[in-house]
Amino acid sequence: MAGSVNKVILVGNLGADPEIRNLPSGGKVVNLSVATSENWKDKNTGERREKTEWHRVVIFSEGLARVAESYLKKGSKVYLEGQLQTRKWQDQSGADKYSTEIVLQGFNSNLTLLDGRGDGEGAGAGDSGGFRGARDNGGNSGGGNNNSGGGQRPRPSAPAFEPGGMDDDIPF
Amino acid sequence: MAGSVNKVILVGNLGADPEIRNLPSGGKVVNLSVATSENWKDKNTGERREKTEWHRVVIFSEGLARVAESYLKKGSKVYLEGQLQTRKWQDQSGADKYSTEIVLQGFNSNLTLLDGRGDGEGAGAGDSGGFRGARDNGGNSGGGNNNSGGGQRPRPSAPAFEPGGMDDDIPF
Amino acid sequence: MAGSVNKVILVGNLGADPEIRNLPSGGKVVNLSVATSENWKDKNTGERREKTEWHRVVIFSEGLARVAESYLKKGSKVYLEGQLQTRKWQDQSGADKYSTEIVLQGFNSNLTLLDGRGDGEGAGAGDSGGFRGARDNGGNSGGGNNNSGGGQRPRPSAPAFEPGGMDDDIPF
Amino acid sequence: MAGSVNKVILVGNLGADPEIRNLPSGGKVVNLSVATSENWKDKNTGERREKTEWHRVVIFSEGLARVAESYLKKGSKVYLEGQLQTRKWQDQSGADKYSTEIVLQGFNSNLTLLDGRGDGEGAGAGDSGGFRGARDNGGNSGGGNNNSGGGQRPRPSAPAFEPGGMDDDIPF
DNA sequence: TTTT
DNA sequence: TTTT
Repeated sequence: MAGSVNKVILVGNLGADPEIRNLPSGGKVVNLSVATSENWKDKNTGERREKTEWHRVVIFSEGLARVAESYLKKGSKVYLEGQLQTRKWQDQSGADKYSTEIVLQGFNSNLTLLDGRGDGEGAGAGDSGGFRGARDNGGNSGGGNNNSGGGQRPRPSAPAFEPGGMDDDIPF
Repeated sequence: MAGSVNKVILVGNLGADPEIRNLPSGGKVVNLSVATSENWKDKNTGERREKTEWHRVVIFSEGLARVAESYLKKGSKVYLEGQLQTRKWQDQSGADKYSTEIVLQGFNSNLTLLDGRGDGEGAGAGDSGGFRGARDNGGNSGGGNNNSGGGQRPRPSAPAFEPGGMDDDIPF
Repeated sequence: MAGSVNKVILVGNLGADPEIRNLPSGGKVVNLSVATSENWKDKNTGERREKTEWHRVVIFSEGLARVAESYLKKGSKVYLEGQLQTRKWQDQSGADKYSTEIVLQGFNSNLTLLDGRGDGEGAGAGDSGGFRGARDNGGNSGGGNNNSGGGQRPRPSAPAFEPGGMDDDIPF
Repeated sequence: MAGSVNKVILVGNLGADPEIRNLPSGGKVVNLSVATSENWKDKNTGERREKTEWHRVVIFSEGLARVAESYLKKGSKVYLEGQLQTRKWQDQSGADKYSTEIVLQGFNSNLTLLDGRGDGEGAGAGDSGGFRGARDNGGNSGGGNNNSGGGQRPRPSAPAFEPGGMDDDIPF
């Protein structure tokens, strides 16, 4: 289709440490559970209410995955940009399940830590020392080995994301 | 939580006419099915590939619901802003299901037709005459009486900025 | 024009305390100076470089102006959404000048404090107690009486979605 | 600074054909003039009003520049994402001038044509045949020759953008 | 002028 | 199910 846009922007906090999975291919996928909440005062009762929304975030971008692994932890506040993607899978009983995730992959993905500093002064020895935001440069940032020639934008063969890392018949 | 943001921005096409549901309360809820797609050339095979993502959009805002009902139809291209929300429900067998939707409701929601012209075909005569984008004003658009003086949007003295370089038959 | 969008999203720090101007009309306008910066390593020299961009933000929305006045100060980190606007003015010599600003006014504006907590230090006693983000409701937030029934934001039956995986002492 | 975001999202129409400038370095820079407009009904007078805002867009990204050159023309409707940047320059009299532009360069830039089709059925013979959106992959998309080793993110030495292409003491 |  |  000529001209479509699929963009999610979140500012929220991690509900847990990042989950890192190493792929057979050598790659790395990071899952985040991010909470956003809203506060409002009920117009009728006058009481203050809060509603929290949990978002499952999947980082395929190597560069951003490394950043997440190195600098994010439970409670971290992040700004992120990704795309909505709904994935179909089967639970143990073979029933179809759908899970909607925010995918950080390729262009127009972004992940920025909004907390203090990465993980403190001495963190991140070496060159990339100190996290100060990161952007994907096409799935291959960082000198990583993407093997097999690329497939720069969408992932070549939609690597399966096996649910089960959290309760297994909850969408994430 | 102090400071969170939950925003989705889509530009896509409706896969079907809007579904309108009238609530017992007299309100109205509109559901849209919006497609976004990506095209890329496989780096390995060189073949062109396309992937379409379908998004379920739910409009609670009265003003935007009316706009959707009046101006959108199967095939329409729209720009929209809303929030991600995952809803839990039970299927006939009582099994828990989760559904993630893009909710247009209250502040920071937006719905803009990108197709031809909204005011075409005689629609929307009179006051709201001609759809040219719509924004929610807090769940109260439509019947609400906000009448309290003051041009609402642009600031009173909003100085025109006219570079003058533009020919006058530009279609906007 | 049918269908246009003009949106700026910034996450940055205030370079100075907010400047408040009281209008003859009784209204209030707040100006912010917001810095965003980028860091990168020069590919040629290998040295680390930084570039800071300063943004002039003008808040016409009453509700957001009050928030800015109450909770923001030099150094505060904010998330904000507004619109680009270029204003023409004359300097003392009568020469034309143009100034581009990010205007927070009316719909689709947002201002959220990303620092510590808004409600700290005793600020914001009473009803609006505790800043936890704010959105414009159409130029009428604050003094307006919108009282017409209905919890405004989340839909009535907004089902809680609690994956349960989260420890309960998470700071959000 | 840890964690800042500088993002502009526009949907608007080109007021003129793209201006292409070839740089001594062999690169290419494209300038767009994009109009966004708002319509509203004055709360006091009841009359319908419209305000158009003109945006100067500068495309440094090679890939997006090529796209703009090939598919955009006066009247085209586009979706674009870029960054705000204010540039200082001197007019003929040596007076300081400032110009704020939306820069498409490097990561997190996007340019998507929302009009019908690229430039018609048979356009764009060969591989990239038919414009269907484009994203920057870091300043070097397209196999272009960026010479001199790169400088991937911000431009190494802020290539001067000589005003004058339009009236010369208007900021764009 | 901020922030790291 | 859209669109190109």
